[in-house]
Amino acid sequence: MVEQSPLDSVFHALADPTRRAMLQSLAESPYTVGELARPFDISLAAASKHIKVLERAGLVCRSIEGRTHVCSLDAAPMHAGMEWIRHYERFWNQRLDVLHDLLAADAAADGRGKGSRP
Amino acid sequence: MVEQSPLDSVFHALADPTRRAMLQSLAESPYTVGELARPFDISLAAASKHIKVLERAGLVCRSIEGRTHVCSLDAAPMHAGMEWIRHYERFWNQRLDVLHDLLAADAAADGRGKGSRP
DNA sequence: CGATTGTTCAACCATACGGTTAAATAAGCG
DNA sequence: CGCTTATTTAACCGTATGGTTGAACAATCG
Repeated sequence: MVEQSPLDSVFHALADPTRRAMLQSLAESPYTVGELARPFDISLAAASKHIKVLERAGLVCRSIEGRTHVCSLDAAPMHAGMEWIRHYERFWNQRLDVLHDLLAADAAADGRGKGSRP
Repeated sequence: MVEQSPLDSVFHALADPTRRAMLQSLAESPYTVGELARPFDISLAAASKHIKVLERAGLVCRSIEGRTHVCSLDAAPMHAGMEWIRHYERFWNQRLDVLHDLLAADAAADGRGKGSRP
């Protein structure tokens, strides 16, 4: 990937369930690489790669303490992602409105119509 | 990708700038495949693939009208993505608070200290 | 020092991605 | 019917992804 926009790397990082779960762990507290890897049935090397993807997206930063690498969450880059999505909020609200209208019309029809209420 | 969670496909769809731009076009109005492809320097086949990724994520739905395929936005699946991210909102707010505190402390130091104000 | 622990690096593998071109399909037009 | 237009499919290419294993590198411990 050429990764022009930071959104590219953020959304790409979030597109993997293992990485999302790692972020969820980090929301609780910082963890070492080993601790982050433990819940998953993957090798340490694989976990290391996932963490590197999260780092590249700026979602995780690492502080090397002795021989352990402590990873901590930096949610800031998610903000841009949320802002991007937020521009589309009106569309699903609109859709909910339509649904609401449909339900209302349905209820009205039920009330007026054959009276299927118990 | 095995694509277990809908979040996987949504975030994956959003991770590509071409696809995000397509969604932005569709926010304006529905467009045919050809119209969606035109702004980009890619083949129609490539555009078709992008649109299929968006469809798989449920972000675009297609109505075949004669020989043209009209694509329209369905932003609903973004909602889940935004909700997921929203759980981390407190972290960047917290970070902003820290920044705010730092700025405040700095300003106080400036006021008390060497008086660098003009 | 040597052994152990935590992590990365390197090589490799299978599959997916994003792109191409060329051919196939589908629908409107003369 | 044939020609054109709109789109997909198929085959392919180079690179990236997610995974493995085994070796290498650091740092701590005895």
